[in-house]
Amino acid sequence: MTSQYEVLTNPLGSGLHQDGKRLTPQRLKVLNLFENIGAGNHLSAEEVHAELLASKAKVSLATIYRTLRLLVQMGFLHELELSEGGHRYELLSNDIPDHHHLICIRCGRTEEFENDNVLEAGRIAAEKNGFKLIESSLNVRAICPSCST
Amino acid sequence: MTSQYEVLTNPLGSGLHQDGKRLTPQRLKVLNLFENIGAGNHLSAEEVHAELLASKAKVSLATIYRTLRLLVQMGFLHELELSEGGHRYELLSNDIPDHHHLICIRCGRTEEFENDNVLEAGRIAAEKNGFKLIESSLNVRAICPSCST
DNA sequence: GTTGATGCAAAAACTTTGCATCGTG
DNA sequence: CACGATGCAAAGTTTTTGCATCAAC
Repeated sequence: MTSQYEVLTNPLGSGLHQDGKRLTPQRLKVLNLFENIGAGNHLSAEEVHAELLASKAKVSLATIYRTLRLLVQMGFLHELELSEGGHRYELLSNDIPDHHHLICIRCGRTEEFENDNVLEAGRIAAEKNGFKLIESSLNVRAICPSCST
Repeated sequence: MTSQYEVLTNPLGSGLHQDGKRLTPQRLKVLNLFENIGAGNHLSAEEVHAELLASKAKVSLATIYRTLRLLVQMGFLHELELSEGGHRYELLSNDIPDHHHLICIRCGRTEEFENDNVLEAGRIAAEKNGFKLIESSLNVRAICPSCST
């Protein structure tokens, strides 16, 4: 859709090499997993670990934690704030439009949606403050039909 | 000192009694703390515990965890997952306008802003899906001037 | 009086870290 | 061939739970 994520262009080449960071098989595997699993999927560290083991890629849990933190700080992944029990992550990429979450505060059910006005608001806020935009996401907390009885 | 009591009785009285939930001194104390500490403050469970102990209110950590979860599910508190190491909570109230965060993914610096279009987007998304809206917050991830070198 | 809530302590879940070794750049 | 990254296991945090007791309704 858009190409607003300058930071993400040429990800593996320029991104992972900044600050003397190294491109390792483990990091590639984690990133590939997120790419293959698609947008809309929210994985915990434990799940990333399980997925990699299932695909015969042996990466330690400790490395996964270290890698997830790194990828978040580099802008490749987004740490979500919608679940109970542990953090979850999702891929950010040029190919995936920014999307937003409608979250039920009772059962945790989530629906995704897109909205250009929201993205525009994020763009403006970043620009006003001299920040370089990476991504915007709106969290709408609400109560779903099944929980509102 | 009388006013703070009134503020608390109203929401808890109507909210807490649904589903046979009970209004206990412990729950009042937790909500009271959030009321007094103000809107922009983000407390962890551990900090809530410490604050209550400091004010001579003895509430166990286990109860604080149970209470925080309850208050989130009832829409009185908002659970933030932006910080490393544990969840943080902030008060939601009609007196406080929904606000949004511009967050530097490198250093964590944040700027707050408001935007009516964003709130409208949240309202529409909730309505479309049959959810009952509680609150919307936009997180804009970006890189701040000092970190973009 | 019922039944939900609390406190305590133990357990579980989640995340980080020290250190020897490995491998990218 | 230096220095960042990894794996492992141990330690550190954070959160949940079982159970007896207590108290709100």
